[in-house]
Amino acid sequence: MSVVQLMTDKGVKPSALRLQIYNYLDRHRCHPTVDEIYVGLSENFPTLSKTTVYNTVNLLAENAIIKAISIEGFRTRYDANTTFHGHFFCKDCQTVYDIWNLPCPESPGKEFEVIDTEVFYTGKCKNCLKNKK
Amino acid sequence: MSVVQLMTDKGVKPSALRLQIYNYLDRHRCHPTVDEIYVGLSENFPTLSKTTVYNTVNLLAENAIIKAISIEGFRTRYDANTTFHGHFFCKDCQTVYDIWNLPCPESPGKEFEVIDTEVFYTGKCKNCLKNKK
DNA sequence: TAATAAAATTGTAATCATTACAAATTTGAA
DNA sequence: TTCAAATTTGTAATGATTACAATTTTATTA
Repeated sequence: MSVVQLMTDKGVKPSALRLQIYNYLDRHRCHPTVDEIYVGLSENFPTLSKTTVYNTVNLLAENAIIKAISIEGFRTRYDANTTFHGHFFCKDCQTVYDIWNLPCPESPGKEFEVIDTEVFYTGKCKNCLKNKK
Repeated sequence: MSVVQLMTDKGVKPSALRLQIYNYLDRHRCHPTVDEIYVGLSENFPTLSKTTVYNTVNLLAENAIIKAISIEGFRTRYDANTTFHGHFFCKDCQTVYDIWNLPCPESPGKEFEVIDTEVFYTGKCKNCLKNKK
């Protein structure tokens, strides 16, 4: 399904700017921060405001069009891929890796209505372990 | 093993204040924030500084004596229970529930050296769903 | 098409968790 | 006791995020 259709179904008007921000995330699967989105799009959209980026990613995340990833604690990253997968955060290079082929954790029980499930790993990636030797 | 022993083994000197902060977390299993720890202990320790609470929880978390839980994104909560378990965050009442009897997710693969694994659920708890009707 | 209302975007100022850093205090060894 | 190292503290700075009001754009109606 197209993003335009997806947004329309959720009652989110697919404005040019919203599509630009979504497409940025779709093209950059490295889980960009708000600042990275802002800097990346500012080249072509000089009038872009960082507040708009915040507004937009919040709106898209609330409507499950993108996913917010708060694996770092102090800032939020965003992911256009909403299919379940885990994330690994390397403490050295700050990279967030996708972890695929991971079964989604079982339900926490009928006491809870789950909106989102996340599996986060933190540690060190092979590259950083190698470079330290 | 006692906390004193645990700290000593990790090279963290078990000062009175550090034990107080650890014990606060041990007595309050609701995943307190730095501010909650600070306010809770200030009654008995008027000279306590919030910076010390930050320093201490960082030190204890780095040494795996406690666990940092950044399920909310904008602030960190702390947990004296380091045995693996999941967490559920209710968007309405802001409560963080422990989810037990959950198998620890499998390893992300040999490309990664894992220091910590977390399973986070967000959604709404039964209480909040009931109250809204 | 012009007028108008609603929605989207923007910029600035405020908020709040956290850290930086230097001063003060406490602890431990000689 | 004396001195050095570690701990604790207070204040100021940082940085992500939000509040909010103003501006611009879009859609609707006359």
